[in-house]
Amino acid sequence: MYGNFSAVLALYGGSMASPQAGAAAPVTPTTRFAPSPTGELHLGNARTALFNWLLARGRSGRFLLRIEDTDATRSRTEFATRILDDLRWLGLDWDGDIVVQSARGADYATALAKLEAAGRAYPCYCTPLEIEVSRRSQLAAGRPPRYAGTCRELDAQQRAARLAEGRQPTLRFRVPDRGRVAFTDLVHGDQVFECADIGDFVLRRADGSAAFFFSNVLDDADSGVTVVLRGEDHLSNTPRQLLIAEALGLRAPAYGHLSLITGADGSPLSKRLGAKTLRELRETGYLPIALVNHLYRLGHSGEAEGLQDLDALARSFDTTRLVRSPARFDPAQLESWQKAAVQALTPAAALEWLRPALPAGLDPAAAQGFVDVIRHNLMLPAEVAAWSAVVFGELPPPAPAEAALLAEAGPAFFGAAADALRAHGADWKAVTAAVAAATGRKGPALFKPLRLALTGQLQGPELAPLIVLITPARAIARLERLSSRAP
RNA sequence: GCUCCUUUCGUCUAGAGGCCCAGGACAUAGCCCUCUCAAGGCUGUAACACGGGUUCGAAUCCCGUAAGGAGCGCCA
Repeated sequence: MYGNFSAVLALYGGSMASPQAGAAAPVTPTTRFAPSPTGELHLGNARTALFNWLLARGRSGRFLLRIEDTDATRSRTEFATRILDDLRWLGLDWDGDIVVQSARGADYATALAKLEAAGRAYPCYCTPLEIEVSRRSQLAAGRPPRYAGTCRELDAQQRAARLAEGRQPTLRFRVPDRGRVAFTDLVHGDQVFECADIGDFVLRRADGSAAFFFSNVLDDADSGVTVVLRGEDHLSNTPRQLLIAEALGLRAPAYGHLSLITGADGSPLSKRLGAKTLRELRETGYLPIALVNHLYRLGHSGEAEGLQDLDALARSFDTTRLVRSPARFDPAQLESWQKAAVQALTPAAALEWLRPALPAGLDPAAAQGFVDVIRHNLMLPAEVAAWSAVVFGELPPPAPAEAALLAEAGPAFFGAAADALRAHGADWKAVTAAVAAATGRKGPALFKPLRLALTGQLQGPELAPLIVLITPARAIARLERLSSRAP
């Protein structure tokens, strides 16, 4: 069931765990999200976080957060802050204290020393340059670029000599020469890797800091993490982590490797292909619930129909419904969820959502009224500006096609409309009845020119509530301009 | 180069040998509703990468090929 259990079996020549594909995750799982603060959250990261959260929350488990900042040169606290903000914005909360790897040096040192004492790891004095040269020549010779084992069997004297040369050693894990590592991936089923295919890898860098493979495993074990859903790029490195866990006598979590999210052309998400960060999506006005619903269905086949809240998604989330193949990000799909999310907003929430895009100085009642009328025709706050102009500002001059339509209706029509508005005010039903009676027009022939004259557009929200917002006086002014009585 | 992962409508996916001449959602086309748009309802177009097997029968199992992706880092 747990990765290192079957790994141990395989290492010592035992039979593999029975090949039950799609092993179930523990009943009450402890999951985690462990970003490195070297950039902002994007769709892929966010989905990983979401899935781990969903799995934990759906089964009364725990969801932990860990900041993997072992790369001191690339990590920045401001990124960590933003990641936290993004998670909160999505609605993902975490249990307990956030573990920060840069504060765990002492624990790492202890475990590392244990591995070295047990002969499971050894100091390596090769320089980055030497490693690189070795890699290149192996690649050129058509061989896998693996650590050559130069420092594997050094005796004390040889080590002292290299130290004397001023070389700062790394600590490498001694991968067994033979045997294999087997585990059952939550998504991809049974996996088997030959130890011979795995080169000795670095556990501790020359500067003394712990490397990813190591700190990641140790932290998961120390935090009691039982299930890890992570990107598929980690799949073929999982054996290394299982080996470390086994050497340390730790229980490794069950791993599930999520297929990658790719761009529309199937290539990995890149900046060019619209790999928007969560912050960008948030700032353009995407609603978190829209994002969450879209992400839920990228790489997971949902029972859930329609827009669901996080709790409902958590109840239906199931690791056995995780999809193996990569998913392409389709903006149209996100937009569809965004529209649904906008429709589902309460009036107060809609006001809150649109507030940054509203004209300054509106009193609360006017703002709410405006939002109530236009919100069903919007997908993003940026679209508010056009309606602000219609309701509070000046109409742009009509385009040729629109001008033609206005000319077709004729000055007399707009004169009659202005009269009707003067007589009936904002009672739109009475106004249109009067215009119909005066001009003989009805249906589209009546409404199209009116809508165009009043809003400058051929489509939009219902005119009845719109006319209240525009106010009869301003509406009359717009009509007068088109009537024969215009000055 | 070696190892690993993946391949069903344009997109997300259902499908674990007969229930599938392949279902749903988004997108798209048309119709209804409607002054318009949005929303809603109805209908349509559209897919099992390719080639071999196994089987009475394969989208589903096996082998191969092709294509895409990942890993082999003192990056995570």
